[in-house]
Amino acid sequence: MSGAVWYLKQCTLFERLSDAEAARLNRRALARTFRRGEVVYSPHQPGESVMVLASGRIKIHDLTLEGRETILAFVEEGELFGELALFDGEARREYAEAVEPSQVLVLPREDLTALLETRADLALSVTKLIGLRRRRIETRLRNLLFLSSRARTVHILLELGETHGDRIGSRVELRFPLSHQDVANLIGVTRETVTLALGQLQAERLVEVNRKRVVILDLPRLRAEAQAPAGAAARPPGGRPRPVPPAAPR
Amino acid sequence: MSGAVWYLKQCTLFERLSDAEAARLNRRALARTFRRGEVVYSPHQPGESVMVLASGRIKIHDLTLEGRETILAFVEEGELFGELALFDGEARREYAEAVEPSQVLVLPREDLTALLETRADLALSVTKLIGLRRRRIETRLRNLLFLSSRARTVHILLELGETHGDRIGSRVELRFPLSHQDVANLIGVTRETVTLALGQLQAERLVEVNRKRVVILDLPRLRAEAQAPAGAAARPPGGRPRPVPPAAPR
DNA sequence: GTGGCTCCGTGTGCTGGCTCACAGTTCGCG
DNA sequence: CGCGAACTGTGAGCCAGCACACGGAGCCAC
Repeated sequence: MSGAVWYLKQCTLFERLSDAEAARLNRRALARTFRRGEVVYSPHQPGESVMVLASGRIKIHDLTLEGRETILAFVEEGELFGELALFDGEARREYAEAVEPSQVLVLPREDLTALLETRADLALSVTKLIGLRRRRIETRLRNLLFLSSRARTVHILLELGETHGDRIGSRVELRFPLSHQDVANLIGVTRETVTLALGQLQAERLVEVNRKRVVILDLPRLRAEAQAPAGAAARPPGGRPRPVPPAAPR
Repeated sequence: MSGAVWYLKQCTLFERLSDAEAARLNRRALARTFRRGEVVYSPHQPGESVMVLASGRIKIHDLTLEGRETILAFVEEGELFGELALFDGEARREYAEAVEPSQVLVLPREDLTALLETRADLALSVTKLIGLRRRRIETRLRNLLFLSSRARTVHILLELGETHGDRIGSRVELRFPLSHQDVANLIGVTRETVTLALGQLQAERLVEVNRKRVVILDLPRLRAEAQAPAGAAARPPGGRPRPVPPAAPR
């Protein structure tokens, strides 16, 4: 109980709740634990609740019948997820899966909407959150349409660095392990292609990847690389200055 | 004045405003008109306002330096747009361009947030709107990652049919003209590829495209086509039953 | 009506990234 | 402490969709 109240307030969204409000919401909440690999929710389930991750890590993703996967996002402790259920009971469209042992606080949709009706400031914060995530998706879409696999790799590393990295000087270390396959599923290319791209980037001393441990070595230079229309250094004089194209399935 | 109030209430979001609220908001609003091709807002401008389209049609899109375009959405009369400015003053990331002569009501961000603070029900509606559009983008992302150019063409036609089409029996007519290039920019392929795909679909009597006039002839069949893992009819026995891959840039 | 413009159709290469197929390496775990 | 599973690296061949390059057809404006 009091433990769950604690979790609620961990989430920056709810830290401004009064004790009474928190307790009230909490009374209706359900705490669940998941083991690595377990599914928190999946498509076609009605979205009857919104979740807060108390501990662990969650992957929001999507699967085709053929087994191809797209990762939409990773969720870290204290973050809200499954929030699109808020405004309608519509079915989920994606999976949420625990990639580490996780504790999740399940908030029934009605109770949360009721709360938001009375606390317009919170409603605005939630809107802000949904909007931020929408921006991120829009950026991913753009990148997918416009950039080569290499450039997309660079961009996703920068994004992950910002949202899930710890910065130390010009270095950024990702807080959790990330396989080549994960990167591939984030940017929509095959694992082999990622291996290649990361290999290059490593050779250029922009990043360091060691068995799922990813470190951006030189953030400014990597950022510059992301801006560059094609690529500056180490380009054979006769090289093509063209942009480049996207990826494909299975 | 009273004209603008009228526009405000045209927008379903605001139809529930009291006359006093509408008038108050309206006093702070600015009505602007744009000619075909004029830019309503563009990237790097601070997002200091949210807009309502009173009349005309707007294209929300994005351009690279090299001139490649992605269309994110079309806006029709009565719809809200530029709404991501709501929660922070962050710069815009995309263009809004009038594709027909248009009248736009410009609502300063502060006034709208102030209103939403007092009307929690409206705040929830706005959240809902942003969330719906986010879902749409997520679907586009999925399609881009998983589907062939043909399948993506089918999907975009279905989406446009739902959001901007008039249904008559099993037919759906798009309310505005749409060139092959437009479709290409919506799904991230070249114009030639779209010509090909639409040609096929036309040969199969699923759609009819006549000089920017797009009509879905048989909605149920087109839907079935969208579901189909590969494609049912008219497939050479030796044909490959595989999925298929995406597109590429300029 | 004739010049110009935007749109549509088609054909001919070319290539980035995919598929398939292994080999080596590290890690968790019984 | 050894074995299987998951992860990383590399290579050969293939193909969907791109780039480029026209030809013709509706459309407006003068």
